[in-house]
Amino acid sequence: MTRILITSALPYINGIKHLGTLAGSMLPADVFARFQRALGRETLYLCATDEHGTPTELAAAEAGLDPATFCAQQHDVQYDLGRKFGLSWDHFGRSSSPQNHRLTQRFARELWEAGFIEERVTQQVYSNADKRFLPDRYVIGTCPHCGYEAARGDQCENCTRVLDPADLIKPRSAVSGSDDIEIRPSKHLFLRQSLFADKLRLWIDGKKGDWPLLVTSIALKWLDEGLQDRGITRDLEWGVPVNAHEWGPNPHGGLPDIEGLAGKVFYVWFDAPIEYIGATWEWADAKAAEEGRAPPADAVWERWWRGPEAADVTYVEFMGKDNVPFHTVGFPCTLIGVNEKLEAEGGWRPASNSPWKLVDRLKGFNWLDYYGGKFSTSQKRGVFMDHALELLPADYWRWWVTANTPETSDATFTWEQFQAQVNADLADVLGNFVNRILKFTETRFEGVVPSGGAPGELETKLEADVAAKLVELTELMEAMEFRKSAQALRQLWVLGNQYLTEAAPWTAIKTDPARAAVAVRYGLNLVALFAKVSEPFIPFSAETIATAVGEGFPGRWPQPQGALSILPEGRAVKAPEVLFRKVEDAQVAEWRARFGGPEEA
RNA sequence: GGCUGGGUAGCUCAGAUGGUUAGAGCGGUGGAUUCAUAACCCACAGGUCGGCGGUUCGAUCCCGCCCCCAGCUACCA
Repeated sequence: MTRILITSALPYINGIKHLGTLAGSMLPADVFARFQRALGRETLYLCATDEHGTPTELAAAEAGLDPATFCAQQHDVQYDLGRKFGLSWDHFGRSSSPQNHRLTQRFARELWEAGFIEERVTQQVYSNADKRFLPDRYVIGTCPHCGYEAARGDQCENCTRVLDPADLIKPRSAVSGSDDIEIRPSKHLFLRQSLFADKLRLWIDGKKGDWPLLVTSIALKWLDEGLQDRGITRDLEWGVPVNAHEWGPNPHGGLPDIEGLAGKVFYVWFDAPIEYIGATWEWADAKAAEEGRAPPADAVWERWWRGPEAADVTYVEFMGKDNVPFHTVGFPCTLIGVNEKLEAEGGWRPASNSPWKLVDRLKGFNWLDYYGGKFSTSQKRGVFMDHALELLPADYWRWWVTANTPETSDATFTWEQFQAQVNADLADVLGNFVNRILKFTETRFEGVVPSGGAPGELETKLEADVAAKLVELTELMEAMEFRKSAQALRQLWVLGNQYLTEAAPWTAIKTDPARAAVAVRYGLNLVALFAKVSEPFIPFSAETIATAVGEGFPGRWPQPQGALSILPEGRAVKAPEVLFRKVEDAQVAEWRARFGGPEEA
């Protein structure tokens, strides 16, 4: 039996996410997870908050909180919103969890002892006023090339040139504005990614045609430009502490500079991907705690991650394009390095010394824009998860975002498109279909699935059409083609309306009640089918629809054969309240004014 | 600047490993229908496939140059 491990890129802890974050990782991952579960496959869908880094410390300070308290609060907010959007995480962890601390420190030690980490002294900008080291982009000053006065230390936004903080004229802190800054030497650890360039290229080349072009192109771009070693530590307070005192000698007999590394933490992009594994450990611990058991043995969660137990696991990652380098280069280097260390110690020994699994299928997405521009927290442009749910139920958003997933290029959200599409697809096509057939059943067939009559040509054609579309939809879902899957699902819904129009039970009932009974029975079975196949996309509505025809929820993904022989004759059914109320013009006008429309030229 | 992705109908997007009429949804127009949320169903109209040049019997697709949008460029995450 195939097991499916799914992770979506970890949302950063700092602030409530917008629709683009949903579109670019969390929602497609959820749609896929729900689909896999419906197929009956053992599925583990994990996510977590990504909590470390400079922006967290600054946001916490601004909120007047210490980072730990700030992150705990924000994690709960994000968890709550995710659940309200129907995200069916098996666990929503935290990169700051004790489990992730242990894993991150363990991996770092193994990489050091294998010789894959080395120490370097780097020059860092320190702000005396802020009492902290500043990342390059948190230093601003005048661009030496174009004279722009608010150039960042990594790049000038005005002339787009790449900069070094030392290039800036009149440099100052972006945090406090203070010019009391200095450059200090600081010892840091570097992951020797360059050693793995050939292996990575071989691995990525093998994924061509399987992974999206976007993903392999970005990965190869990094390799083509020459893979550099990467700093994996930072001078910050909040993070996973560098545990150099626990490390043994590297292959050259060298021991780490414990003093020089004191007070450092790992770089957020070193520990965040490890949290995919950490979240699995958290999941196992949480499950045990829930059932009143002691924390389980490592083997319980390692079976998802380490061979040979994980040989039947297909690991699928979802992320926006900004995350791709870290998942195709950084994290794989970590795991390959650790695996090589373990191998050198005498080969894989199951459960105690076996290799960590690398991603099998990596689905990367482009951006979802807002009227062709960026969603912006500071400018209050765009739709964020909390506001979205105040306006409309989650399924409206889930449907639109999935149907417009930015797969091959950036996509754009506009209120006008959103309104047109959800009204047409959800209210007019699906909602109205469910309503019309159930209302008719109530008025003319006493609210039960009617018996009698024999299927004719129309029904034969319908069954063939539905089976073909169902096969298409299933294949598209397996292929993680979300836009096309939504299109296929919509076409399936349309088949219902087409059939009803042709079968016209409201006409047949006047002369041939048995014929009308057949049409109504098929119509009701379509409703039952729609509940099953719509569940990954619009789970809340799908449950309402399933309940209306007396079906359990969630159901199994249907087979093409017998897809319209779900309901027993004589079963009572009941039309639900209006499934999807239409979005009104007045609402669109109001929301556009509130959340921003097209930017003035 | 370099690199990566994109530029296709009024809008949002598919697609074509080079070959008769380039597709879908929305929006528009017309028709049909009255079970249903003024819904559904059918049909029609709309495209120099970013520009210029090249290769070819044939280019929207391949090659070259150029323009535009977005991203990355390793200390934002």
